[in-house]
Amino acid sequence: MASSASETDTEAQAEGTGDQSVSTADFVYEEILKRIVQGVLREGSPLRGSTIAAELGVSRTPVAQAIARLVAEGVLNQELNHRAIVATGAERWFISVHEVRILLEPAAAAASAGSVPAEQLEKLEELSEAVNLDADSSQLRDAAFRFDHALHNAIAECSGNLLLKSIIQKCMSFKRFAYRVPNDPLERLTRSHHEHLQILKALKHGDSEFASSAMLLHLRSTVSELPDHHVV
Amino acid sequence: MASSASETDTEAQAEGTGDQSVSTADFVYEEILKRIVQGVLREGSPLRGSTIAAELGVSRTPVAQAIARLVAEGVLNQELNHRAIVATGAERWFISVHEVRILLEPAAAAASAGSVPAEQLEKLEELSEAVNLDADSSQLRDAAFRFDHALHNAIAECSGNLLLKSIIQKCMSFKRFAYRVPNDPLERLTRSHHEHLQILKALKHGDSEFASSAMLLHLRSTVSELPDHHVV
DNA sequence: TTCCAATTAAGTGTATGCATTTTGTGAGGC
DNA sequence: GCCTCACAAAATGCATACACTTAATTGGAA
Repeated sequence: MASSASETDTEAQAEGTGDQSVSTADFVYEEILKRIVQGVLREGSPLRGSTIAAELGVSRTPVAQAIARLVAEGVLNQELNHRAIVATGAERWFISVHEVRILLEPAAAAASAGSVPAEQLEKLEELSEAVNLDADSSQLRDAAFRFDHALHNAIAECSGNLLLKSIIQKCMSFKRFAYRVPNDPLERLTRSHHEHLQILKALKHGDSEFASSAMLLHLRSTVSELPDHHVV
Repeated sequence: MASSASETDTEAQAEGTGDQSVSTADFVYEEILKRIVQGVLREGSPLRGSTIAAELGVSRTPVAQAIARLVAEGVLNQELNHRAIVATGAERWFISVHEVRILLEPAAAAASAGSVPAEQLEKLEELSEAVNLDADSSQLRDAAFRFDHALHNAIAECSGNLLLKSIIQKCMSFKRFAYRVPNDPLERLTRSHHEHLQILKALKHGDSEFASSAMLLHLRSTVSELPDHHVV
């Protein structure tokens, strides 16, 4: 069971997330997803909850919750045997996410145009101004990341569609994993920021069509951020 | 525990689902969702897991799993207090689902055109022929329902996008709830079946564009099945 | 009377234990 | 030699128990 030799790091629940407010189930959820997209767990691999619990040094209860969530999201398939296996194509998860975003977010932006409360718009502009292109790389990336998330999440929020909102926000939450790429060209950040500003402007002016196009352009030009460029 | 006085019906876990293979967590999941879309649980209502467990006569473990899944799907929001509340707009859940389907399924159909294995196509045609328009209403509806599910799920399956697949299949699973409307005009069933046949033909011929248009038409014309016609 | 604080009640999250199902293995028969 | 059946090992799901957090109520003081 837990007598395996090479999991000294995985037990470090506290340092892994950094955030102490997340539950153990959240930690397990992220850990499993990380292993899948990193290729440690290949597609078709059966997932034994007790083993994972032992490896991570937690009980089986939060592991079961995490697996249930991953099954609900489609990353894992649950056979009739009640055993969860990694779904085929799970390591291309990020690509799937981005393709779905291309299908959904333009419509969400169109629906949100003009519907974003003034207070939220103000906050978004504040965040956009915080993206100081002269700041040092670390601060810049941090500010851009925050603005990015706030903008897309606000669009999801104001789309008026509950499922749309939750899907988009979940897609955004996955970006946290993809943000491991250290070779983030400054130029791309600048361009992306410019596109975000265009979208924000369209939201403010209530121009649905422009919001939709700007969002589509933004998402299509961000495709190259992904490891594989296999987008429809 | 289940000593409360007024829940003689809710304890009937076996009869509620009819299917004995589903887990307790699945049962609780459906029960909560049913209460939300039926308006028993209104938006903003806090969801006390222990109360639900007592009402349903099950332990808190499967309830926690069901709540985790509903939170992941966006039907429930989890506050920082770790208390789950019904998300705003949850009673319009079916409308949200249909709107998202309109955004996703045409693209999925286009991606699936020509990619559906011959074996699966055969099975779909078998199911389509089982929809005998001369049969009695009950059998007809049953066959149409099966063909409907099989077709849409096959498209989801063959889209090559894992997230797309899981979202569409989840949307289809929600149709089970909506199938309570008894006043299902036969004419609509016939039209819907015709549209399905068109889609199937496009899939077989590998005509992406036609598949996409046919799917869009199908979904738009099915809008009126919904209780409220508030589709974008 | 009103406000603040402390104690009490309720609820959530996680760990553990038990019953059931499933899988893997080995012996026996064809 | 191969297949089948049976038994054992393991894993899953659910229930209960415990620790901790959060909300509520009651008490006292201003």
